[in-house]
Amino acid sequence: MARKRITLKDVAKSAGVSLASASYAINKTGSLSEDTRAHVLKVAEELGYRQNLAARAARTGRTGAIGFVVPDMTNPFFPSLAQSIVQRARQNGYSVFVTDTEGDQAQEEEVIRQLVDRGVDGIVWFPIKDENSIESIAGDLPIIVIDRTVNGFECIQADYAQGGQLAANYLLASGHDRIGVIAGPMDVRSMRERCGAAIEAINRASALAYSVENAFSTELSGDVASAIESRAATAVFCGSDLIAVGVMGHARKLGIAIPDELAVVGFDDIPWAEYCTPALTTIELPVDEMASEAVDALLRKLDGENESNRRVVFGVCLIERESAPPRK
Amino acid sequence: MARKRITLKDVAKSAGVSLASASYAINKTGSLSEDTRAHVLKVAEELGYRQNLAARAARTGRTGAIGFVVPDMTNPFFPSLAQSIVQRARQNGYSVFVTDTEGDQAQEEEVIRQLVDRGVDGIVWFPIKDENSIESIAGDLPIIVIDRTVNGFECIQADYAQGGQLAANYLLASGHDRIGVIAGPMDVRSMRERCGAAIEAINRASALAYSVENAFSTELSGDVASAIESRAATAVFCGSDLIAVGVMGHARKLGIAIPDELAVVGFDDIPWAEYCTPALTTIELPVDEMASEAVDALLRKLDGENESNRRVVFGVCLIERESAPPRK
DNA sequence: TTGAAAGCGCTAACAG
DNA sequence: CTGTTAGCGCTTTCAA
Repeated sequence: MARKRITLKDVAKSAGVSLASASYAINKTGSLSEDTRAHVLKVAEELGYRQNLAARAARTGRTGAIGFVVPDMTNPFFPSLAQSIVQRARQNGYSVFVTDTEGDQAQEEEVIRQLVDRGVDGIVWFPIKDENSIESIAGDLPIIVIDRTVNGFECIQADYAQGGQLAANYLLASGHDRIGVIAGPMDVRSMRERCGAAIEAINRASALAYSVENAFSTELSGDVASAIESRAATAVFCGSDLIAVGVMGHARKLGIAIPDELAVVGFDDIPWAEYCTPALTTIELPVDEMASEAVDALLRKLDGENESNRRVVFGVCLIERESAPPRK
Repeated sequence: MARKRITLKDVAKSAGVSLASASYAINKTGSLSEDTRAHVLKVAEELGYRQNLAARAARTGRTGAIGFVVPDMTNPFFPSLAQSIVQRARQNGYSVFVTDTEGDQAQEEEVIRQLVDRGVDGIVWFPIKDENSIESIAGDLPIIVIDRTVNGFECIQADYAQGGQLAANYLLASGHDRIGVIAGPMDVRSMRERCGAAIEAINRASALAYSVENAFSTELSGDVASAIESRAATAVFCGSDLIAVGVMGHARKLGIAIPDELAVVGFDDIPWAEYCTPALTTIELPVDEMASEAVDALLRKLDGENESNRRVVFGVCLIERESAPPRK
């Protein structure tokens, strides 16, 4: 039957006021007598009036929508991040376009361009890399970066170095004197920070057994597999929980007992870290807070607060579980 | 510096044609000489023109955006679903508003209403329950339902009954003669189907040890915990992988060996099913295909194909892993 | 094949 | 306090 959608004009006519007054009433702008406002609101309600946000956007230049750009939704880091961002945005009347770039920088550019076309008011962005050249395509659109460090933008991060240090010191304190490090991709800064700090602490105690690199994956590279097989370490710090899971799996296959023969500490505290066997000792990031701060910072920018591009760093903490018990 | 955004008018002026011709050129509509079209396109390119989708939406009534509504993003089922939907939509020039309703039907209504206000062209919806009363608020907006069964809408589902049956028969064939069922919330139809089919098959062999219910969670209710402690079954079928993970954890705590003393089969094949210890034998759903079909069906509706509201059911299969090996 | 012009539904000066 | 009116940037008749 496609009952034609009620427009503001219908409301105005039906309420016997001008279009402007109707608009004022709906938006609580302008100055209107309480009576008129109430009356218009009542009529609107009765008619089942709903704003046409697209039309408003055309007029005001603001869509009330923001974009959220991530490299990969199946990254277990993502869902809680997305949830917090979407909720926080909604509380403030914003809707969120979520996009996945499949870890491809070309797609990333394309996606951001599309978001710009769509007229989003701003973007929360989890970039693939720290190096980027999107200032050009984003123009002066407010953008907040999460996790990575991109020049020229406000960056919301966790204290990765602190995390690496925490993990290393914990292992050291547990009596380990041959500790390996299995990093994630070292071309991302947050990974360099977490592993750099860990390695430094371990070196200071001259307990570094080896240091190898792996993708953000449970799939292990040959290097990493050999390192584990070498049994050169009694404990490893992994740059991400995904890697830690892969390591535990491989160790089991080799008959290396965790944590007795090999203690494992991860990074991120992804949701299933606690359901691994043994449950994964890891570094927890305050994901919710980071997400909320990202949205808040973005909204502040939208409101014209011209604060300089800060770098906000959240503290992290170590969650003790079974894969690396406190005392060896 | 806020370089003012280039409008179509700018392009038209700069190209020395009318606004209409510029529009025709950009949209490949109307009839325009190849020369003119090419020229306009070139000028647009040079000027860095980008369409203002919001303005176009105001005029055409179509925003090129769709909504994706889910009860809970942290449901491990979600990310791959979302990924496929977002990608598929993007391939077709659509952007996706993703929203989480926190498992609350009031919020669900609210969210859909908001999406309608935003003028989305359609919605892909993973409802909280099968019973709903949103026809009223959605009007005649095209909506495709995923997983649940809501009257009046096209529903994309997996063959849950087949899955339950597959699991039960597998366990039976493996020689189990006391099989328990730990269902998820039975007020959702897809759960009734999977567990109903399983129970029926098990009963046919008169091997049902018990049948209890749990939330969609790794957290186990008292009932369920007791059932496991009773050791009345040598195998269980769980209505969801999340529950299966909880069961395996609890069994371990009780010193019940999996799979030797208790074989476990889950449902959904969530990403970490294969990283559990032991790796979880489970029923796999073709999530990507379901997502793609949902988007395709939605786009078809947008293009006015008035096919009746079908119920599309995808086949499922059993993935053999370690928690329930083939031979007992 | 092209251009002039009328809006989409809404907001925001500006008058009264 | 309220109404008139001029657009936002774009699409789309309708004439030329």
